[in-house]
Amino acid sequence: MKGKATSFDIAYEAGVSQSTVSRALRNSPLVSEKTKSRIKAIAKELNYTVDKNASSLRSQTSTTLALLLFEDPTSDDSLVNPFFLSMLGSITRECGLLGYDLLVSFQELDADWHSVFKDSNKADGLILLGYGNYLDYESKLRELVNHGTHFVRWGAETKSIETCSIGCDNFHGGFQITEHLIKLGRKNLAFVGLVDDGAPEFMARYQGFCKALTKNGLSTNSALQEDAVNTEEAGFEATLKLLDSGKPLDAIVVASDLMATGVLNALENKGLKVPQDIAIVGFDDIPVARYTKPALTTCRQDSAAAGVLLVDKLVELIKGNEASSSFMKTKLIVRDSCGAKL
Amino acid sequence: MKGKATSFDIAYEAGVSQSTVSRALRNSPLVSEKTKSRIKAIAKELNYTVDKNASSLRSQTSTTLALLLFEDPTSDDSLVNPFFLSMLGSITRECGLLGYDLLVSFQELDADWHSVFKDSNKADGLILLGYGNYLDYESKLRELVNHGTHFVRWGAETKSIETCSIGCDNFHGGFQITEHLIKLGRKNLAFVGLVDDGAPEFMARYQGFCKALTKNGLSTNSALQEDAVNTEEAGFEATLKLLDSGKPLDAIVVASDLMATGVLNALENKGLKVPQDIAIVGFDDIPVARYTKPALTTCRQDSAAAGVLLVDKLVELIKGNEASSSFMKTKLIVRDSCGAKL
DNA sequence: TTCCCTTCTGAATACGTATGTAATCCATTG
DNA sequence: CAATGGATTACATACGTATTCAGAAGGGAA
Repeated sequence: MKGKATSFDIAYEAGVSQSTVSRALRNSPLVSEKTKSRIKAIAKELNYTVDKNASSLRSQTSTTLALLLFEDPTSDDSLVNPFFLSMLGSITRECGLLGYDLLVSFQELDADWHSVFKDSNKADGLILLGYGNYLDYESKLRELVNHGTHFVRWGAETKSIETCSIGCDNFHGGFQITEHLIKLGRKNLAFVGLVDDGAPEFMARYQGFCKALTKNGLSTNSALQEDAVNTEEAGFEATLKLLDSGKPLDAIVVASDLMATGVLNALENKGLKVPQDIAIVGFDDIPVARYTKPALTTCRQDSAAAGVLLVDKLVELIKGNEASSSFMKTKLIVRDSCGAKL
Repeated sequence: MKGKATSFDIAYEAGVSQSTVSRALRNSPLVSEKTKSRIKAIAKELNYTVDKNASSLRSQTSTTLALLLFEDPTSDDSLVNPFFLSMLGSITRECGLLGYDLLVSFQELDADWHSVFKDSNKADGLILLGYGNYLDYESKLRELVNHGTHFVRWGAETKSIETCSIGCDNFHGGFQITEHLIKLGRKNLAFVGLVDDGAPEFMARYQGFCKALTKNGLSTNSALQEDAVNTEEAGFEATLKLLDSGKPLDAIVVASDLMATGVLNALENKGLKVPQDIAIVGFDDIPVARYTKPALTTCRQDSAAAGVLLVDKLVELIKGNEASSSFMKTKLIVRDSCGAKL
């Protein structure tokens, strides 16, 4: 036998036709159990594996999902947002469980990724992961919808299109961590993170922050908010600006753990004690959150559950079923940076 | 136009044959520039994309690489070794740069992953990532070699087969961090990590550790070594055992940062100060290493460079060229846990 | 027996592309 | 003018599988 075995080789060995082999291996009820087991035995003996390309071409379905990771445009070239990275594990595993292959690729938000996967039949569906500029983004999502491409997204609900999104309740999460600080007696709270239409997740967290303030009789002092993109450095810089303003400040709500690490560094550089002088809370519960000094109080998004959900919903869509958006509750993780344990 | 555009549609529009379209889009010199540009324009207009499956089937090449991640059999279900995760970024990027798709999948070391990708034509080559039990592993590698499957591995060189491996100089790294501790005046050093034929990377680090001891006139006291699999918990447990032994101890060389986080926790639980009472060094420089308390002195493996190298070498192999193994120098990263900054 | 019905198998074809081989065109040359 | 040859293009086929349709074999009922 030269080269790899094909279904014809098995057919020859078994003395049947290629079509019978194909049916037998796919467990078609049209084939008798006897011939099925005979064919399967021969297939095993010949180390036969179905040719993925031929199979996909013929059946027009690839049993492959594509995971598109959008990088923060500002981030270091070698860095992947740790929060998304932690989702990768459960996505991969769930794909395996459901019999799908997973294609992973990084994409620039502004590239024409939306057209690449449309007709190439590389994948049956797309998982979109990443925060991004939603203005341009939504128009691309619309193209996908128009084209009938199946996809699911991590993130906030889109305003103008109905898509299947998995996310967490960012508003409630923002509220949760902020009220936690207030109940610990903090009165002068600041928010670090991009407050902008293009970043709805952060926006929602900010709105939760504001809600907690007003509900507890604190004024929403607009000066105590500092924009920052989602990197450690931006958190660092934003903190310096806050401190420079000279306004009273005893707590900072940071819109992501990644930024929060930068915030902690900045405060340490300035000789301020966390949480004694200033309390800090983050968002995401990325792996490093347990290890910062002090350990970061944060708002956990269950990334493992999210990954599973993304895959499951996408597969439902591919099967032609409905799949609704779903937003998970966040969980307050109390560690040392908020001062609760003082 | 119903459904997706095919090369026949373009051919019809352009008034040429399908073969000319195929050649034009692949920039064959057989097609005149004039028709080429005409065809390309039409292709663009029709939003044409080459069907991946048909193309791969015909050309018997998928321009896809498969990344196989082997989990530590003991690890938490949802956890991926952070060191390998950090390699993923550069692997993905390099694949994109070279025009390859990347298929990612988790595999149990003892499953028959080696046969799944062989003949299915899912991928042109394999990247194997993970520490593992090398006894069983090597026999599977041999099967791959016999079958002519292209693959590269991260890890130590294999003893019985010649494969293209990318790794770091674990022996030198182990030597480096150990001598660093000795030069800081530590005399009673322990090693935490699996010392076993099945884990050659850790074994090499241990041998480097021993070499540093003997070179500096310290005896290799075999009692001061404690096996531990590559998890935080195992590092924790191993440390308790070391302390229970009651032997003098002022420094621990931990074979991975992941374990080292557990070691630090254990010492803190026991009320021991790092680095004053006991100095710690780790290995890998995973992201959390900067954030532990105290920040972990460790031995950096350049995971980004490794990822690029893995992809490049694999592509060379696929092209039919030779690709040699390559072992990178490690770099000592001095932080606070070793006591150099006291 | 005949006829039909069930159960299984085979022949033929399509999926969409890439490529070896043959054909055409056009200009040049002896 | 015929022949040659270079430059393009067209034709035909193969990649390996999944599925439609048609056919064969066997059994039971009338």
